[in-house]
Amino acid sequence: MSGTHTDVPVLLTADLPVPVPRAEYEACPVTEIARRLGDKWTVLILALLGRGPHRFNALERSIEGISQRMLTRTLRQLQADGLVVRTVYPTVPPSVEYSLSAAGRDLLGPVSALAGWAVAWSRANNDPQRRDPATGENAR
Amino acid sequence: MSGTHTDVPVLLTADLPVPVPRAEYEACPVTEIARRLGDKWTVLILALLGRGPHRFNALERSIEGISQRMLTRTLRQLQADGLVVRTVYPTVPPSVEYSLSAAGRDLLGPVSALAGWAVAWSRANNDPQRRDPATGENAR
DNA sequence: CAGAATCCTTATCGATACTG
DNA sequence: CAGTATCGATAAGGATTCTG
Repeated sequence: MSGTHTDVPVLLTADLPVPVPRAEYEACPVTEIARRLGDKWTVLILALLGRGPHRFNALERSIEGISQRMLTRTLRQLQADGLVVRTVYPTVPPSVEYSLSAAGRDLLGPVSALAGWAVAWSRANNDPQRRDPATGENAR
Repeated sequence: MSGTHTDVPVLLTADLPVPVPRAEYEACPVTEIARRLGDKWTVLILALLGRGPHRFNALERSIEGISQRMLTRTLRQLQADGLVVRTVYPTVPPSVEYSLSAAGRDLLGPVSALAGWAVAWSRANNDPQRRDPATGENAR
């Protein structure tokens, strides 16, 4: 309804109003997706599904240490976000297949770009050659 | 020291071992950076600093509703991550300037790519035309 | 096989008060 | 001006048990 060229707040646009109103950052889709990617299992599950569809137990066996609860919750969240498709085959016993949606596949592009940056960043942070503590020194 | 072409686990590489060992996802730099970008204030602060250096109080005034505690904590985290540089000018009263490091500026690239995807995703999720509940139906 | 339900522990975040 | 310290509320994650 408002006449800007995008009605979704992204924080990175040039026309971000300052002071930044709550609505702008509380609804920021970048923060939203980062929040999901930043939880313990989402990136891993996306990576596995990126190789092809998996059944529930296949995912469970593929991830060392995940609990049923967290696998279920993460898959349900991904499904609600429209990134993963859940298909039930009414066999006995039932079999459920999870696969990436089109949006989920598209997401792997930007995530891979972020991964490139993250690997370099991780190297810089762990390279003792150029290490600068920055926060340390909190001697008590 | 180990001889693979990358010694950092990224989960998205083709040679991800299955079952995925804990070490692979617990140290995944993509999840790490997403975790930070996904907290409540980081993307917003990066966006503001992307426009130029800011002093502490300037940031506080620019963000409606942030507490001193969270502003301090978020800046300290960014500094520890090497994304933000903190410069103290020993005037009276003291003045402290925050700005993006080279790594911080580089990060804005991949984040903008993710933002492009996120805006489209957000539209799809809120478009009533193609809305599919997916999780709803939890009637009690 | 693919989960749902329950309980518990641990982070994250916010409000408030105080300080070199 | 630019923080620190303390407290309480809420959310995320894990272990365990049970089921159509």
